Amino acid sequence: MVLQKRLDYGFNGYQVPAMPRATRSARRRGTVRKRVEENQMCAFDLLATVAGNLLLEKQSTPISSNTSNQKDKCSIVNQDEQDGNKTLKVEPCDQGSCERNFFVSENVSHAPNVNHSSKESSFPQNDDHSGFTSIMTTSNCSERLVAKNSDNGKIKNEVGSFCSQIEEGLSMYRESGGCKLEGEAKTLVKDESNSTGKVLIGTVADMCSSEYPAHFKGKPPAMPSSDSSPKAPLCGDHVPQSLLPSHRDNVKVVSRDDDENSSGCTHPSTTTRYFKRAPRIGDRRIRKILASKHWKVGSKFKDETLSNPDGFIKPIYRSRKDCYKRQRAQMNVPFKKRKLFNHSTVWTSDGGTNNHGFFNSTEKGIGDASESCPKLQGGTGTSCSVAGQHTSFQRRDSHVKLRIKSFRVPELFIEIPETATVGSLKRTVMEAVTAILGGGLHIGVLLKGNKVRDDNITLLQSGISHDNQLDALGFTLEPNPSQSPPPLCSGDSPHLLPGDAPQLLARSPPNQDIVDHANANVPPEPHVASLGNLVESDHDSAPSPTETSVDKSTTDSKALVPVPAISVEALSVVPALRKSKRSEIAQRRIRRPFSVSEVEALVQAVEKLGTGRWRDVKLRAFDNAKHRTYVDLKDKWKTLVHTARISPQQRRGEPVPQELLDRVLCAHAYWSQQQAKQQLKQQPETCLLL
DNA sequence: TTTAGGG
DNA sequence: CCCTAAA
Repeated sequence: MVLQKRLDYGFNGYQVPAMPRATRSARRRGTVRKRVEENQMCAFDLLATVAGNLLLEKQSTPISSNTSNQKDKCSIVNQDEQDGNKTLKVEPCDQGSCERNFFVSENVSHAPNVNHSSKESSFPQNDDHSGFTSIMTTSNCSERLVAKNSDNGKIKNEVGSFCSQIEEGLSMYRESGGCKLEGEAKTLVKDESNSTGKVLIGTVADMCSSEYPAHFKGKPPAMPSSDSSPKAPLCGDHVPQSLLPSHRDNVKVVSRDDDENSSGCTHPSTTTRYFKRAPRIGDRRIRKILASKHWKVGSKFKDETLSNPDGFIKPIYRSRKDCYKRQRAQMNVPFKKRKLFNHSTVWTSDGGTNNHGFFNSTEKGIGDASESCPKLQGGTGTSCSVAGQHTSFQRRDSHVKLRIKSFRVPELFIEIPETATVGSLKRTVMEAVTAILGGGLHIGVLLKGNKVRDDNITLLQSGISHDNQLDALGFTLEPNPSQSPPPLCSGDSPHLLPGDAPQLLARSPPNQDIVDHANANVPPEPHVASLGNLVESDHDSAPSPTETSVDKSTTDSKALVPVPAISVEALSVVPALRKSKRSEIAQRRIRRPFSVSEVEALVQAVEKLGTGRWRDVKLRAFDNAKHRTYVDLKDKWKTLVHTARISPQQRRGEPVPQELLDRVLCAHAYWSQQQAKQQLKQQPETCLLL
């Protein structure tokens, strides 16, 4: 079934006072603060500011708050171990029972297991739980996230108290130029209604993410940099997990690359990846698709759709298939894209010309976030209820103050087998959402329903500072282009890398990104370009040509930005070119460096299972990370061993904690020895036989 | 399909 | 990461 829904996320953080923060983040990035003060802040700065806050809020909270609890957590952890990990074995929470796990994790897992205090930890000799223990921590976040209705009171500072308002419906579909999306959408729907298993989800509340254990000592998927923080030492080597459930949210939200990591954002992805998915077949079959109309615009697809008015299913199926194939094949990422992608990895903050840089800069800011991050308002969990608030601007001292109450998340398309459990559905949705959020968002600014594309004009120039315009201001969350390379095939799904939701396909019609409804003036479904950005890769320098696919249907859109023509053109042209260029050649998979958490998971699994059982390792520790094959894990282990043997100076990439490397060597030595023993045993036998 | 290794 | 031989 394909589920469509929209989620509204409420961000508490955007209170009026937020402005100062923004300024800070801007400073961090080296943006000229003065400009802001003088009301000279350009649109780009504004965007960056908003994005920065978003990230900050999401990530910082957890990091900063743990200190006091760390000890406690540790002790708790121990306790858990003693008590019996079995209880905790959250292993697969296939069934809807996830909630249970959830709780478990909540109570117990205040402290993520800090399992291995030392080498001894998870070797085979130790009992089995070790492995699982560490896996235990589940994120409660989902619950929280969605808790909007259930317990608002509880939610504090969560960035995203996600509201699960799901809007079904095709209402979202919009026509954009020659985009076939609409057609497709319809098709899907029909398909669903007819076909057996498709279900429309109404609300997702309590998504259970328990299945995804936040692995490892909770290193918060935070920034690597944070790891080194002084706090870490508290619990053994591990960074304390913040783990208060509430914090978890943050973590999760951030994760982006599950899919990986691919995204330039390293951290975010971590979270997602580790989710352990229940080994259910059904789950595996879940396909999430993030598709943008743009892609669809491609040639082939279009034709097909057109030609088969009747065969709803067929066209779709096919496209999906292709998508999968593609994914499997590692998505074809045009070189340019790749470049961008890589680029994004680097913290760049260029004038804001390109989104990537922007995004990155924002992320970078996260590090300081803990300190600078403002505490969200006291605490109440506001959640979605807030949605619909107005962004209010006040003009004071030439500063523009705004408050963003919520962002709308673009619709997500989810395909999941009928036999899948509710829990898996929840997880799936969570992954989709996480992928989007974690994938690196990019903020769009709407003024009176029109997208403000020029990042360099000042607020003053754009009219944003004018009181009369304030009401018409809107923000949109858009997938970060750098993160999701445009797939070649028309039906393709972009990768949301962030986490591991390699297969998540969120379909967000260009117009529907996540929009801040706050402004009454801005129609809820204005035009916003979202994924369109993907195409944009070709035009980096340009603010975002494609990005703007505006919804023709929308009333407002017609006004200022003549996007349709452009977007259509871009869409149709780009895909074609790519296609011709890349044809069918299997693309090399995108490089997805292992995060520290992943390494940790790998090490732990290998410690327990040994070096010759990669499939088991995969199942055990990376079952959820579809992009990590057992071969990948084996290769990674190989490199880890190598890395551990060379001098720190010679190592490259994200530094792997020495502690882990030590464990690698240990485990490697241990298993090598085991292997040798085995052989010795066998040899005598053979000799005897001979 | 998995392992194991070289590239 | 890819490619493959071998199991």
